[in-house]
Amino acid sequence: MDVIRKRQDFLAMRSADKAQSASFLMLARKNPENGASARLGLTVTKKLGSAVIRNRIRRRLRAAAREVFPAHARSGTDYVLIARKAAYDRNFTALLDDMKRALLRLSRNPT
RNA sequence: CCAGACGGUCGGACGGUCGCCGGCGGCCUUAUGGCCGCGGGAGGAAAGUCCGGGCUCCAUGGAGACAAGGCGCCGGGUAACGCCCGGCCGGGCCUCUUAGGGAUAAGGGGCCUGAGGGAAAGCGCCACAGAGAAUGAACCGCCUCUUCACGAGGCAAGGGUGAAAAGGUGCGGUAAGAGCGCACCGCCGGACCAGCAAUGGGACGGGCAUGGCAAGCCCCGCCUGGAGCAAGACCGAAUAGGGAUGACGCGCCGAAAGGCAGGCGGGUUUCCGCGCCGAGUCGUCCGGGUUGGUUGCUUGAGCGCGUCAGCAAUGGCGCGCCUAGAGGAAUGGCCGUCGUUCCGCACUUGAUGCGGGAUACAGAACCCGGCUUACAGACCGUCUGGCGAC
Repeated sequence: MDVIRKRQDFLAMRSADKAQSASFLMLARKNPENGASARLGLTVTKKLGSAVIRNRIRRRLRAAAREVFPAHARSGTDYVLIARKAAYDRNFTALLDDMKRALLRLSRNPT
């Protein structure tokens, strides 16, 4: 899975579609420069806790995306997850369900 | 055995499954890259960014003065330090010995602790209370004189205030008192002795107006250029600026080269020295910072063991080892088993079973040496107290 690294790509997500869930806010935007695969970016703010907590949230969201994205994400699309506090200790299967539902909702009404 | 203080060490283990980031080897590929195999992948504080360095770039070279900031008993250790070790002195607690009926005093030991140079250079401050908070003060007092006194004079023992009141106790002395005199204790100076030194001892001398605060200014001694890996180097799209060159032109001298006046360059400044500019306009050519990529980037004041020197911090020597290098940021996600510990209930009161809880603080960002702060639990050592056994 490719990763969004450049600041410009993150700033471009301001015009993206949004989907809320208990553990995160998902943004999705079709990127013409992007190739066949879907790309993932994570935003974990300092508001959520110390470095240890933020790292764990990042890893859980990345692990969940690795399971869900191949089947449900649309190719040629940039996704950004803005983490919420619940992502730290939410049951993992529930986290997977959150992500599936958000992806389905975003693919139903494309930009 | 239990509790406390201080110091030190450690700070979960194993398996399954799915992944991530470097390294090495092999194969494929024009190349970016892909696949396979082997091996590595967070901490004692990685944290706070408070000191000290390495490294890198920038700055005008040398000498001096000033400013600003920091440090401050002595000796040693160290690349260096505001750190560490040892010692000295002061303070606190405990304990022992001697003297004593006791209060207590003198001496010794242990543990903890101190921004610990200078207050008879100067300035300043010392709240409240109190008469008075410092170039010897007088409220209540005490004493003398006067017929008496609210008057004049003497005194600083007693009372009172305060964090602190001008050496303490006793005897003598006196109108009352006072180092006024004496004894002991304390204080100041101190030949000389011991020690590398801080400092300790101290013959002898002095009645002894040397209150405290320097984390208020200050004085003395020592130290210090600035910025930081987003440093810096290399490769490199577009647009401003830069360099070379030609023409015209230029404060003074000169045909020109150049020189001079003048300007700029240091935290401030003096002297000497140095560098740059010393007009600009137009044309032509060259080159090129920022996004991005590569590098810096991990072999280092390195770690482990042994040995020698040293009270120790630490150092010397020998052997062995290579131990994370990310970059919107890898070092993990999920599941299970066990350990450690606490609580409850059973009974075969234990090296038992069952159930439940807890398992911390915290995530490398150029690299080292320290300090500080956070921390579930476990272990070791020293000291102190309590209980028990001999």
